[in-house]
Formats: sequence, C-alpha cells, structure tokens
Amino acid sequence: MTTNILDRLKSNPSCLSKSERKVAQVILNDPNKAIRSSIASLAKSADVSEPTVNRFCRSLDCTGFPDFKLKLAQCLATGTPYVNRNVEPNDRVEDYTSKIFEATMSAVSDAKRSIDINALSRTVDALSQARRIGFYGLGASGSVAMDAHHKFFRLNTPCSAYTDALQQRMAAAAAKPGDVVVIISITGRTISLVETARIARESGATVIALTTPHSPLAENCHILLGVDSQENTDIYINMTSRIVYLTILDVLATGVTLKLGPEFQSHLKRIKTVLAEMRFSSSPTD
Amino acid sequence: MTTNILDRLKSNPSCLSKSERKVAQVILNDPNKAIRSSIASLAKSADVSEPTVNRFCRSLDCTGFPDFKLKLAQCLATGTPYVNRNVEPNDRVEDYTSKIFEATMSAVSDAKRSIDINALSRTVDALSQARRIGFYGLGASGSVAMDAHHKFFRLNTPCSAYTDALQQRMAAAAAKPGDVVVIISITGRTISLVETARIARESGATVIALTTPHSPLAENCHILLGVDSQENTDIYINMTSRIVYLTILDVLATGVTLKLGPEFQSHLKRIKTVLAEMRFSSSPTD
DNA sequence: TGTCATATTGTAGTAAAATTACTTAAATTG
DNA sequence: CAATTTAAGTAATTTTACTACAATATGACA
Repeated sequence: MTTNILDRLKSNPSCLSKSERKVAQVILNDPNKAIRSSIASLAKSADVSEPTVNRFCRSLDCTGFPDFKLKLAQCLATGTPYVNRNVEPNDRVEDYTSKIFEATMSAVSDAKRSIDINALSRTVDALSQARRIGFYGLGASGSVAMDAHHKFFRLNTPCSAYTDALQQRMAAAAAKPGDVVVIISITGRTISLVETARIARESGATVIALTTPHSPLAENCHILLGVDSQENTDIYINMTSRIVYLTILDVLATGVTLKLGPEFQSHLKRIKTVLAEMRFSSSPTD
Repeated sequence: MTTNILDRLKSNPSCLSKSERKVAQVILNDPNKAIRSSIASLAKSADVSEPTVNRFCRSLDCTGFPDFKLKLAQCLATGTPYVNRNVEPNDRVEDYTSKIFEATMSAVSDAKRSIDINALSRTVDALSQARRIGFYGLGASGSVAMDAHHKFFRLNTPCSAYTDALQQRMAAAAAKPGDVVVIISITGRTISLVETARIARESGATVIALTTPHSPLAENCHILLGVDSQENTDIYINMTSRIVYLTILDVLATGVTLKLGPEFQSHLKRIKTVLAEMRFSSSPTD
C-alpha cells in the first residue's frame, strides 16, 4: 500500500520547503476542513501563494491539488485518520478503545490488500484433499489453532489442534504423505515450531505456514500464507496479527466448504440442529 | 453513520430520473474512475448534460459535484464498498476472500461505533481489582476464552480459562466475592452458560457477559458488553463476532495494564525476555 | 384528442478554481 | 560578494462547476 498521506505529512520536515511546511501545518490542523477547501482559501490560511500549494501537492506525489484532496479524503475515511497512534499512559477509556479498534481495522485492511491469493488458493486445494489436517500453534497462536480446529472439524476430514510443543513434535513425526500441517506463528522464529515444520516435511506432509514472511518458518514450508506485521507499532502486533490469522482461516474454511460442494451443506445443517437443542432457542454456534 | 453512497446508488431506481440513472450506471461501472473525472467528462460518458450530473449529485444529498466525488471517494476508501455481500457457491477465491475480509472490517467498525464505553470502563475497573479472573466460553467462544486467558495471565491477577461446561459449573460454584467471571457467548442462549452465570452470581462473583444484547445471558449478568450481531448476514455471524470479542478483550487487557501503572511495565518486559530465548532472534509472542 | 401544467433535460453564459508560464526574491556556494 | 541555484509569488490561461433560462417531454383532465 502506498504510504498514507497523513503520515507522510506528519513526518516530513525534509522534502518540503519552508512555505510548503506552512501548508502542511494548516492541513494537519484540520484535515477535514482541508478536503473541502479550494486551493485559494487554503493558500490564504497558510499565508502562501496558490502555486505554492500546488507544488506542495506535487512533492507528495499527487498530480495536483484535486488529486491531493482526494487522497487525503480517502485516508481520512479509512477510519484511521492518524493511523498507528500508540496507546499512551494517560489515555481515557474511549481513547485507547478507538486506537485499538482502528489498529485492528487497519491491520485487516492491509492484510486484505497484501494477501497472496495464489497461496490461498493452493492452500484451499491442499486442505480439501487432505487425508487429515493438523493445526499447530503456541502461545497466542495456540488459541488460533484451536479456533481453526473448531471450524474445520465440522468438515469431514479428520482434524486436530496441537498447542503443546511436545505433542506437536510427535504429531509431526507421525504425519504421513497426504496429511496437511498448518503451522501458525506470529514471529515465525519459535525454535520448536521451526523444528516441527522440518520434521513434518520429512514425514511427507504438506506444510503450510501462517506467519511473517522471510522468517525461518516461512522459509521452511511448502505454502506460505504471509502476513506482514505492521512496521512501527510494536504494541499492536500481537493483537492484530492474531485477528488477521483468524480471518485468513475463515477464508480457508469457506473455501474448503465451497469446494466440498452443495451435497455437503446438509451435513452442516445436521450439526446446527444438534447444537440448537442446547439452547433456549434458535441460531449459530456460541 | 450516514448510509453509504454506493449502496444508495445501487438500490435507488426511485428518487432518480431516467438521465440521472444513466449517470448512476456510469459511476457504478467504474467508481474509481468517477472520482477522478470532471463533471464534463462524466456527463459525456453518461451521454447527458453537465447540469444533469449536478442535479444527480443534489438528489443524493450532496452540495454539488465535488462534494459528491469526495463522499464517493471516502466510501470507496472504507474498504467496504459493497458491504455485506454473502459468499456464493460460484465465487472464485479472490471473491470470497474479499467478502470475508470486508465483512470482518465492517463488523469491527460497527462494534467500534456501538460499544458501550461506560460498560467497558466498569469492566476495566472490576478486572483490575479482581481477586481472580475466569474466562468462560464453549465452542468457538472457547478459543476466545483461551486467548483472553493468555493475555491476562501475564498480569499479576490469578486467571483461568474454562472451556468445558462441567468445569465451568464447578468453577462458578467455587467462586467468591471479589472474583470476576467473564462469560463469552455469541448467542447468549446456551443453557449451561446461562446456568453458570446464575451460579456465579449466587457465589458472589461479579459476572461480566460478552454476548448479544437482550439474550438470556445478557439479562443475567452484572455488566453487559453487548455486541449486536450483524442483521442480515447469517453466515458471517460466527466469524465476525468472535473477532469483535477478541478486540474487546484486547481493549480490556490494555485498560487493565494502563491501570496497573508504569511500575508494572518491567514485569511485562521480563516475560518478553524469557520468551525471546525460545527464538532464533528478537520480538513478541508468537 | 387537444391544451395546460408539471417535470425533466439541455444550452449558454458566468464565476470560481486550478494550473501554467514567467518574474522576482532568497539562499547557497565558490 | 558576484553567480548560480532554489524557492516563492504574479498574472494570465485553461479548466471546472454552477446558474439562469429555454426547450422538450410527460402526463392529467376537459
């Protein structure tokens, strides 16, 4: 994704001249006003000439003022007007709530843009032909693996989740060709998981990694579902990556279900009916 | 939020005249082109006059053409240009991937708008003063509970996750005043969980429910963290609510951490260091 | 069916906006 | 402290959006 215009404005003393910085300042003061202003009024507010505003837009890789307004408007609309603001000690509840929700949305949106459709497609193929499926995760990714298991066990392929390093190792060693092993790790650097991936490969299983690109785990799998963790925001990485992973697993489960075709829907319906009996009335799965 | 302009365009044969509909059609064909067009070129593409385009904008509650472009641009940027389209049998990978990602984003965005800050704040208070914390969930919410446990166990309050109905019942019965019980359920109608909530209340624990408003569970707790499940889209409910719940738990964990104050940060840092030793190098928690 | 009334669309002109080309001012460097 | 480069402004041009008005179409009713 081309970097957010607002961010560039905030962090760019270089590349802008003195008067251009005045323009930037005025825009940052009230971006929502800026997108509705004409070049003339903006120039007046910043106390510079109109062409200066125009040149300012060009230095930000826009073709002109209208183009700049458009891009600014879009970046304001993303709901993340000042993306990646970190939570700060004195934030009130509403402050950090907004920040976390926004960070989550922007992570999902980034992932949507950067996900490798081809890898996704090959994964759906592998999963729908699998003899058995295993989801492997430790720590925060452990619950992701459990969640994936809960999704996939309703399909008719045998399926397990392993959230313990030793179990994982044993399961990987016991894997056979035709098995699919999905390894989930935010860092992709946990030694035992990378080992597990290697073992699973040696056993002949298809190894799929849901992890950060270029990590050791990413280098040791057959299919990589890579998710770039956001550059700057340390704090949010754990929160947001996990959510992105869950979403990707939703996509995979959906893909496999579609592949299994319509005669399979009745099978799912039966499960729903059984679950409904546990309820005061109606509806889905907790 | 004012209803999305694109949606209005798609579903509005009324309120638009014949020529105005021609304009709408051209815009829907390539909205991204439309936001960069002048009124003249757009009028030409739609084979109508310029004032017609202008009148078209006015009938959509815009002050004029530039205003319309702005709103359209923003709604395209939201990433949810065609919200809530359901997955269909013949969707290609890229189709259902987009749909699921978009549904997720819009669910998070809706939740952000509708979440009760006051309830959130009281929950943070309760959690940070708790003698011990339990997270209860079954099915898909089971992994949410596990995840919450993984987040909270790093804070110094004793904390557990229960994902088994029997365990939950026993833990609820054993609860004491000062304990906080967080019950997670998408439907809020699972009989055993509603029972568990009642038992926990009787034991004197503070019961917090992360569930659908107006459900039996919602009526049986001290603090309700309600998340409306999306109206129409049946299929997505399970996927998206779970993600919203996780996000809310992120907010809670952040809130509690902030409340515990700065002298606590070193404690967290120590955990990170220990984890780092399990890695090929650097960084967070799987 | 013809006439009037209303609604819809288009034409032409105007004001405003954005951009260009050019000039002046400031800053940098040998 | 000149010479050259860079930055900023002035004024003219082009493009854009809008207004007022005219023309055409649509429809209701005698």
